[in-house]
Amino acid sequence: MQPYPGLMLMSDTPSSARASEPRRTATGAAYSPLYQQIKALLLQSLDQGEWKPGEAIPSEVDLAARFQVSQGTVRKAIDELAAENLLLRRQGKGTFVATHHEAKVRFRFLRLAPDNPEAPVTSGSRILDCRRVRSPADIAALLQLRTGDIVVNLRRVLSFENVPTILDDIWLPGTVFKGLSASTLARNKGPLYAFFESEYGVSMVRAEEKIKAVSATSEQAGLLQVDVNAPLLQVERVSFTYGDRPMEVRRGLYVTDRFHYKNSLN
Amino acid sequence: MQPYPGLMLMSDTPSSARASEPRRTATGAAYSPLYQQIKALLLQSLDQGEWKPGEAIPSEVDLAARFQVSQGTVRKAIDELAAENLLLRRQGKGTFVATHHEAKVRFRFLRLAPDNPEAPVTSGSRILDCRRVRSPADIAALLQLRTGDIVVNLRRVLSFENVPTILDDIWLPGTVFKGLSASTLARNKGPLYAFFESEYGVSMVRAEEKIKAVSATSEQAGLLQVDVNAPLLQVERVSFTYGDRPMEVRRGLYVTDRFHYKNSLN
DNA sequence: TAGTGGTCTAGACCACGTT
DNA sequence: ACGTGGTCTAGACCACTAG
Repeated sequence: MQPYPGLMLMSDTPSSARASEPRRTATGAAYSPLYQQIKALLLQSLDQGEWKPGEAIPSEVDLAARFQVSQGTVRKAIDELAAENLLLRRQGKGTFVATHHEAKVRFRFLRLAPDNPEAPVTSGSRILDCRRVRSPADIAALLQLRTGDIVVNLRRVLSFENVPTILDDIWLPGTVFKGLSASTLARNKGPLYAFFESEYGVSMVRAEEKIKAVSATSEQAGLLQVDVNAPLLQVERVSFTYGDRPMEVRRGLYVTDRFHYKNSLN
Repeated sequence: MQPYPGLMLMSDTPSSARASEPRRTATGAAYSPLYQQIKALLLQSLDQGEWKPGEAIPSEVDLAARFQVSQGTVRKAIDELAAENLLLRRQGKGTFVATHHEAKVRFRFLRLAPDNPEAPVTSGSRILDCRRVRSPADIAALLQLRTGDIVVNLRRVLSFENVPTILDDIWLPGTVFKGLSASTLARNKGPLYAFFESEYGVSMVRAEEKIKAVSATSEQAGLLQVDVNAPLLQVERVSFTYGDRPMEVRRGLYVTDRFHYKNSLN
């Protein structure tokens, strides 16, 4: 059996190689360890939808055979992807593509937690509007689009225990989220990211947030049922799919009266 | 050479073992994989100060010989400690105990970043007061002390570019931080956690934060030079040393006018 | 040149889940 | 009984750092 095309080992240094022309790996990157090359190939398969969220990927021995490397090398590649929460290992069952369709993963990206954790939290979403508009400059920059490109702007209020708590202003690239409208959203029950996964094949994999304290404007105060100038947590999030491609900008205003934003440092 | 006392392998199941009496490992925990047992032993050595912050720990082969396991098993234990930022690997040099004495680690626990990152940030600390007092109930609970136990209460203002930006209210267990006073603190230049490391042998290893938006009281407004009722980010942090022992409670109020709290989700 | 961590392999066996 | 991921070992070799 011939080796997997493009893979190369550190020790594979053909005598014809010149230092001025660094070798390239299967995915076009400059040299990296074999397990990193395997990781990049797995990432590519995930991005291309070869294995869909919730599905199992091939077993380690199968992948080792496919890439013509040892099981330990595949294992190390999968280990890293599992550490980044792109894959989920389950002993005895297999390795699965991470998905937002799971109660336990519901709060993977929502870091707001009740101050008194014993209360069972019921939640609801109310769509304020959903329009296709030309992108303002700041949003375009964050989504790596051009100013004026079509984006979907979605606004909603999330309530916990029937108390309005989060006011979201969401921006999505219009070319990716084609049919998205208030009516399609109305049919959705679960988390928005799960909806994006099944309806548009977009998997949110990582996000970065910038947090400030602000005062509620009168419009915001009305929607969140708080006093004008009440302190609110402003959370600006950029979410990324595979390959660090930005796919969502979200500006959230959180009422932190009975909730707090939870974070771990290490 | 005899095996390291207390270590046991999954396969070491003496025929006399009864299911009702689970075996114990070297550190007293119930059964766990060998590399986890090694990790616990390394943690114990770190906690006891066998290797101090900034120092190198023994090489992998030395540790493998010491514990009578393969290098790969030691490696996996060290890998986890490095992933948790307790150890730092440097190829060709060795593995080092993490320390807060380093410019690059200065912002490991401070997640406040300037909105315009190009500006070089100068910082300064002003101690408001440092007193030994009896612990209020909430602080005692977080520090796992009894209400009324002696704690050190330290208040300070941090400025960036000479603009007051953070008002900190810090609580420390009095039995650990014995000589701490405003005068000893005055001699300290660098980060507080580096000071705690060298002066009291306390290494902060992990922290949890709860964040809310609040309105400035008149006292807070005066100290931070903002308007009364200005929105502030309230950050309540509990920091832990080795073994998840809480060693500090810190209530910070951040002015997020030109700064933001930065976070990554994955 | 010697010592350190980093990569890669091959094989044995264990724990878990399903059939 | 079988297939999955998880642990553990032993050995070879590479890359980096230092004397």
